[in-house]
Amino acid sequence: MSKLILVDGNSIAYRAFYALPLLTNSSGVYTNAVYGFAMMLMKIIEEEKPTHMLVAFDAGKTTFRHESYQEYKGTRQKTPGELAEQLPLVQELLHAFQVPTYELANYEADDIIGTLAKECGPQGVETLIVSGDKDLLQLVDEHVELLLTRKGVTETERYDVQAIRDKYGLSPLQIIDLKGLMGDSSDNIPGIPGVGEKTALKLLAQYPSVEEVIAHVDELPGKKLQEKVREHQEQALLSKKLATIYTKVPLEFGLEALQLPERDPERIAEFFKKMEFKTLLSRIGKQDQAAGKTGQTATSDVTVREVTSVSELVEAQEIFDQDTLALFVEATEDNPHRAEVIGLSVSDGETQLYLPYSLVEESEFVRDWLMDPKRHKLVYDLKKTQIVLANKGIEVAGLSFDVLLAAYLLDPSESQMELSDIIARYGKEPIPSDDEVYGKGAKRKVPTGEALARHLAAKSKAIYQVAPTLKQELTDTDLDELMFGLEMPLSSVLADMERQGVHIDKDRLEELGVELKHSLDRLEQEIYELAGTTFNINSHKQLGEILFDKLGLPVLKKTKTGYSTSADVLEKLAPQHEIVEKILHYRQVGKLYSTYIEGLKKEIGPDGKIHTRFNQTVTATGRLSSTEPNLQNIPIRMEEGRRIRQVFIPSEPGWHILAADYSQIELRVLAHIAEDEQLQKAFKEDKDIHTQTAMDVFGVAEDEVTSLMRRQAKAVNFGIVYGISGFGLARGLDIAQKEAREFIDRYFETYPGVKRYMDSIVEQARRDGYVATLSGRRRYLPSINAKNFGERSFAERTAMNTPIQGTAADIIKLAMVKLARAMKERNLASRMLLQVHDELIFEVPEAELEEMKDLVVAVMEDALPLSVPLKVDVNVGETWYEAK
DNA sequence: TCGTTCACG
DNA sequence: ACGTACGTGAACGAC
Repeated sequence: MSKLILVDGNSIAYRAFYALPLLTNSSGVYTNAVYGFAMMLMKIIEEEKPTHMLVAFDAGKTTFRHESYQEYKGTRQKTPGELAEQLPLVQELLHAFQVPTYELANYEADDIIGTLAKECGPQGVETLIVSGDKDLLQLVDEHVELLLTRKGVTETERYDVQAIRDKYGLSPLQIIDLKGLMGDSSDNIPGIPGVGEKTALKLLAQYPSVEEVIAHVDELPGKKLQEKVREHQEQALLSKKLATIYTKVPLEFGLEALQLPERDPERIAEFFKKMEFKTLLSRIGKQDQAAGKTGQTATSDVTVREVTSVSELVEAQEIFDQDTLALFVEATEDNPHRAEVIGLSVSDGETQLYLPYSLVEESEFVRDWLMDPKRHKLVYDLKKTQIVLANKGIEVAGLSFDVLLAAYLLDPSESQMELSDIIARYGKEPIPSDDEVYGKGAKRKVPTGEALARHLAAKSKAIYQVAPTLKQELTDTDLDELMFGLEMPLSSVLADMERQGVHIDKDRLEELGVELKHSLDRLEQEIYELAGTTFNINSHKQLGEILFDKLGLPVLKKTKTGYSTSADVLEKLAPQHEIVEKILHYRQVGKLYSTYIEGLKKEIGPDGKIHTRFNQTVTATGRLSSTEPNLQNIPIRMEEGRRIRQVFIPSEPGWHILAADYSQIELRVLAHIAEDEQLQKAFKEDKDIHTQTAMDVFGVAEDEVTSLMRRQAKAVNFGIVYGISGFGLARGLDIAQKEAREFIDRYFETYPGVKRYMDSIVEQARRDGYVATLSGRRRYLPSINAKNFGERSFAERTAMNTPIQGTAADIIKLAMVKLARAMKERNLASRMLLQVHDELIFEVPEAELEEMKDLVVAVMEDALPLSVPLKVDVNVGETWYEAK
């Protein structure tokens, strides 16, 4: 059967352009739109396997629509030059893929697509339209579906008739009426002023078309609305006409002309090479080889010498004479605390050696080389390398560059951090990914012999080749200090913390588990009784049916998949039925039991300790994250959960847990970078900041601040740090949006410096494409100029929040590095165990308690001097629970 | 594998 | 009128 794909070329090019940062290739040609277009094209062809295809473009400036409405698309900004110059390249791309393209004077791409869709559908051709423009929803019917780009280029949403009905409650053709009523600012279609999507949908639910709405104008709710409709009815009808896609374009070709020939990889490769699209190039190669049944990225040009005996090693050992080698240590699993070392490879860029670990054990020479600080090693994942070797008694030294950390600093938003991805991103010769070689999930199996040696050799060679590029990039973007002065030393500190681990009181954990289990069983029975039936309380679906269908409670909020049963909804429903409170409590206890009791139990090692992993290359802001288990979200807010902290105890008898936390670090950072005198004053005088904000915002004296006022001021302070919005604050405080906006206005009047900062940081993000922390850590914000409101607003809030959250992260990281050094210098036995974003946890022998308290406070407070003081509180106890 | 919920800062 | 609070990870059910 035939399958036709129709692509709205301009729309996809626009999407690609705004979704990706302004890339250029080495000759200075902008390529981001072409790149995005290519990604989308490859994905569509791969996933949909069309037999026929056409990419339609808009031709020229005017269309037949301008005859009836001259201002059509009048507000649209001119295509930016950086995009315009890429459009011919997009054409070239399509030629390389041998995909037909078409444009016709006087018509838009929509019209061409519409005509073909309506013509081919009835012939039994399955048709899929690809666009970023919701207007095309009107073309959907039983033969035609629409793939709408959502975020980026490759994230899409698929619409058929039912999906449109589910989302809008409209038939595809009513999309035109929707636009007639609400207009479309991007096309300068007026609609009826004051009518937006919400009102329009409400109207269409009752009167199915613009004409019907006009005919029943007297029955519409609200005098104002009636007036508006009467006054602008002509305009609404015109808008509808403009929004209607013309499906009778005189085309001189039929379906046959759109047949997709078998693709020509060489032609495509040639184009990608010219554009310098290394990743895509390797993907083409991969697919072709897959067809040729090897299924793997080629590594044929890597030469590797597999060394299996000491005598062979002696022959090969001269490579170790060099100052700098790349080193890759392979382990049996991701988690270094449970992993065994398999073997290692080294590379000088030309020669690669592979040594199985058994040989490393035998060879004192290699162990000495590993521990020699003067022998520089370039690695991927310094922390893991250090941990797996340390577990073998090898204190590796001379790790002088980490490719993983470098790639993270250069773009912390990038989620693909595997070595093969980094290599591809920086245009080096591709290597296979671990998944390709080892297999995925349950099928993962590390090969032996030749295949393993080759893969590891490819990795160390890749490290050797990409390291200089990354180093240069770090220097060029002023990130080198952050790399060598902060993240690399921190990696070692984290390695020690992880290896040290936290001791767990198993008996107490067991005890708490039994207690919670009883509580859970009791609640379960009570809920079944109140519901009159048994069901799975953990299933949102079943719970929703009980609450809203069976018990008839009002539906306050819905999710994509059904009723929302989240805590904030349930709290509102609690007064209406006693079951609700039980469910809330059941959820709370259930969470404690499964995540914290059972979850932690699973992670206790043979040494009675938990060794979390602090991930240094995950967050976009520079914070750490913690996994297996996550020890950064152990309960504290509710007493019932807080008791979990009783199981975290010192690993030596007579020692203590010491916890030190920064007080209000983010607001202090804000006071500093915003240079707001009023806010700085509050901190210099060490005021309770939420009370102070309440006094300033409400204009009352300290003793007049009510607890409500303080609570609201606190929420405003939170909101400010998150990148304030009226809606967000309204939700946080459960008040009207208007009221929330007034709070914000008053806040900005009180702290004008903060207002100036918020404006200027967004402005700066628009100009530079990124924001930075106080130490220069960057985060790129490509959607800051997006057309889509939601996407753009998100980027704006991120621009406001990231320098604050990120600077706080810089500060505590710096404190950790300095503290680790100071503790070593003073020969202290105390150990740093955990970091939880604004606090550090230690275990400390009795004799060191006083010294440690002073030292920790001093180093943390002075880690990075600001224009306001940093304040650190310390607490000591026999468990983490008591150190509060 | 995705969506929802909820634990933390 | 638009549609969100910032940053994470784990468990669970549904598909």
